[in-house]
Amino acid sequence: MSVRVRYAPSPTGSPHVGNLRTAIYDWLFARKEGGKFITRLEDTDRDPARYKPEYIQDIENSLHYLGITPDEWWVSGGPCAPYVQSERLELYQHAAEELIEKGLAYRCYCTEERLKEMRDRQQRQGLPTGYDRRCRYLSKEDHEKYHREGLSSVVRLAVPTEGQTTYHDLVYGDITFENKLIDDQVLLKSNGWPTYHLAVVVDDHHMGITHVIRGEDWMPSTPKQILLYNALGWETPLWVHVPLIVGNDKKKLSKRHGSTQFIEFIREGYLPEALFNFLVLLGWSAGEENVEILRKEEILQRFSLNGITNHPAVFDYDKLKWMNGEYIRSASTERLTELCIPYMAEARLISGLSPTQEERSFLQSIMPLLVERMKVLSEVASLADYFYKPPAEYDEKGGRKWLTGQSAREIVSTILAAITEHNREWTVQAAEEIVNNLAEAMGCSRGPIIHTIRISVTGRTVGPGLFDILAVIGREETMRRLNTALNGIQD
RNA sequence: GGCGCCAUCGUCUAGAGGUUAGGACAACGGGUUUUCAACCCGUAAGCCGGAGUUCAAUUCUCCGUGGCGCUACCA
Repeated sequence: MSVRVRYAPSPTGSPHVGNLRTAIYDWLFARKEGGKFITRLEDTDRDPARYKPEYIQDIENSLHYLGITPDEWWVSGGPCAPYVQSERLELYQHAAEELIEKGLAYRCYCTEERLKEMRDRQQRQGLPTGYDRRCRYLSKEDHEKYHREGLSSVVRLAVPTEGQTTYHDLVYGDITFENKLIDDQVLLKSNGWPTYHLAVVVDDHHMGITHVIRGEDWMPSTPKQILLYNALGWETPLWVHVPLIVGNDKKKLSKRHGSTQFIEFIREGYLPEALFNFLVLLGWSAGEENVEILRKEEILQRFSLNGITNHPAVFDYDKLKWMNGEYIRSASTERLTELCIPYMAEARLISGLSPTQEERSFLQSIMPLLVERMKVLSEVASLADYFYKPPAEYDEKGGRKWLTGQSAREIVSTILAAITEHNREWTVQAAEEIVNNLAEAMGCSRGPIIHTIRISVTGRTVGPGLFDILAVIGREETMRRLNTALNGIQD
């Protein structure tokens, strides 16, 4: 049977890097096995506080960005359409009815208050919490009576009260749970919508899912779903739980650790190949080879479920940054230029998202000077601004050191004079020549001259090679900026 | 509380019943450079604890400890 795996996000949040990592595993496994990668929207939670339709766009964008377009999903359809749970409600309701008829599920009329009271009491007494199954043993007459009275009800699974449920996990091995400890799970909510457990089982079955790949936090609910498969008389898929991604405090990754939503990383300027590479490596390793920088194709070649680790992985923002820097440095200037346009436009350094040809080629020409110290694309504007406009202010320490006092005044005016005298072509070599001659004439090393010019022209103490900068900025503008610096020198 | 999972440098990980326990990020030191970055070289840093099995265990088993997850009409 050919492999079918699914990524099943819920539009109750913008997709998390952890979710996307399992989506990547899904995609890799499907590609590796010549199977299908399916994506299904699990939108059965309609609480307006959580459900936000705009997250659907985030899901689509994230998948596209990573280049792992599903073979079947709500965007392009497929043989098992619809791929949105809210459009499949009858399926779940039928399944629930069928279970009630077979006596494997039952209507429960217990109120929210009673359930809460019960839980509180259990907690106080140090007992395991769970539904006490009162409605499971209601007489037929009572059921009919409540039904006539129009009491609102949910449908619960009648979980076996003895025995064990064991399953084989492809990552974790054999896992066993005592049935008597498993709650009579709600299958259908009182509004007629399914809970996750029912919907996921029904859909995975009807969509022919062969491997359920999901986060380790789902392990405790696996036996509940297996019991459901059994009750429905369906064959279970293979289970593949993958370790959690955690923050530096080892707790489930969340906002307080830093960015967690995939689209935040897109916005910050992480390249798709860096994100793909980094995420795959959080919980998977190529084994003995143990290499770090791997392109999608190289990963695909090596990928296997066997390489998935079974312990949580701390999300290391530093390492991601390093990796992104690696990919930035290996990207072509043309591509980088295109990718940086949005950030340049946002900083108003260029006219907009569709810059003129001149703007584009200028950006491209300075890109090589920027790329060495760029870790994320969003840094580009702050790295490049002095190529576009004079410094608004000088670095405080640098200004104090190089642009203060009588000697600074002398140095700047000497430099200015030398540049004024220069009347040949203005190039990187010419700039260097001027500085060399100046150093000789002044009987000092190039250092102080270079530092003084750098701070005057860029406002910074760090950056690309000075002569490259001067060549780009041009003779006139260099002189203008030196003049401004000269006039601003305090004693 | 109950149930489940997990445990190699700070972090991601490789590893085998006998290894100088390997690599990468980060850190630190040095080189290069006009600065920063990049690059090169180097340093430091680890098998949670206790029993058992074995000639030998960090590796296998058990117990402990610790961490995490789940325990909803959320997924």
